[in-house]
Amino acid sequence: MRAQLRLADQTHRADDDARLNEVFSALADPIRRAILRRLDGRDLLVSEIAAAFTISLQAVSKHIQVLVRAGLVNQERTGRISRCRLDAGPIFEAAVWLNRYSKYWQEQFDLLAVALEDIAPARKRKSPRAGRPAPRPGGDRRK
Amino acid sequence: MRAQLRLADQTHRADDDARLNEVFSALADPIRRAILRRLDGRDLLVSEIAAAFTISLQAVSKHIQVLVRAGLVNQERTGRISRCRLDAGPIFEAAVWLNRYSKYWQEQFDLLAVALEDIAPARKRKSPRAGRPAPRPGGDRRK
DNA sequence: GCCATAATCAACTGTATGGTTGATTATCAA
DNA sequence: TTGATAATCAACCATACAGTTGATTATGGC
Repeated sequence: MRAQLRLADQTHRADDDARLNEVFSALADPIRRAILRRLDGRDLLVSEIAAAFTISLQAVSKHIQVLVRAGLVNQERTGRISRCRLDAGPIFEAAVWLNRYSKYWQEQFDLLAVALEDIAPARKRKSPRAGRPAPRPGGDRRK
Repeated sequence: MRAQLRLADQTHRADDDARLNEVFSALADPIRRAILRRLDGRDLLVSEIAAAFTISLQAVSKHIQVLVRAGLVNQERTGRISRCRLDAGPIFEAAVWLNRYSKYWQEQFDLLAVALEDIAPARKRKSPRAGRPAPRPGGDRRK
């Protein structure tokens, strides 16, 4: 949760920019958003995801690849099956961007962050989600 | 800030879906994000915005039209000039979506909201931003 | 080994998008 | 009235993208 403490950081890396392109354009498709929704809380196989849609399995596979490239989904292949897992880290980065560029929302968000700092200093640091590693806002960047 | 209190609302309208398509795909372009950044805090003419970029004014005008269609920018034309103003409402809707579908971040967000409710009940209600009406999470929807 | 299954790869199609240049509209100033 | 300016419209081009169908790879069960 360190990123929450750096909300006022206005540095602008070209790296982040490229990542934001991928994340926002990944989120711009309703099918991909539906895939993310289905992956929330449980991991699924490609075929399990595809069963929910009318388009071909190949098309769904391509959508998943887009989500993987954006860092929103991790795919772990064991044998012939490929298990898909949500990674909320880049989404948090996107949310930070949304809140950062707008002074109004930044004020609100900063205020909220300070409030959390004050009344719940213990909870904000450790093991926020059971059974799954906490999403790392800047981590797992490949290439 | 009422929308923050309804984060757990899982209703899914096709209307919102179309809006999210437009908002996220508008945000997926680095030039459009740069335009929004420049519009944060001050209104600008199309030509003033275009001066900051190397692409043609026509291209910038098209980018602005995309932002207008997504509801992120309001354009008020007086005479031959056209003043562009940021509207953060749809961005808040997008942020809500980002936080809603992920249980983890929803927990964090709800916790923050409760914290705000507890320690700053007065500040959260009035005049959050000087010189400009506060963005309305659901408001200003045209058509 | 044999075959069904899970998933990706490959090639192709139609459409959307981002950019260009050139023309057009409308307004302001002289 | 004439001309410069602000902005959009229009046509065009290249590329990217979402979808299809068909082939391929690799694994698991019998």
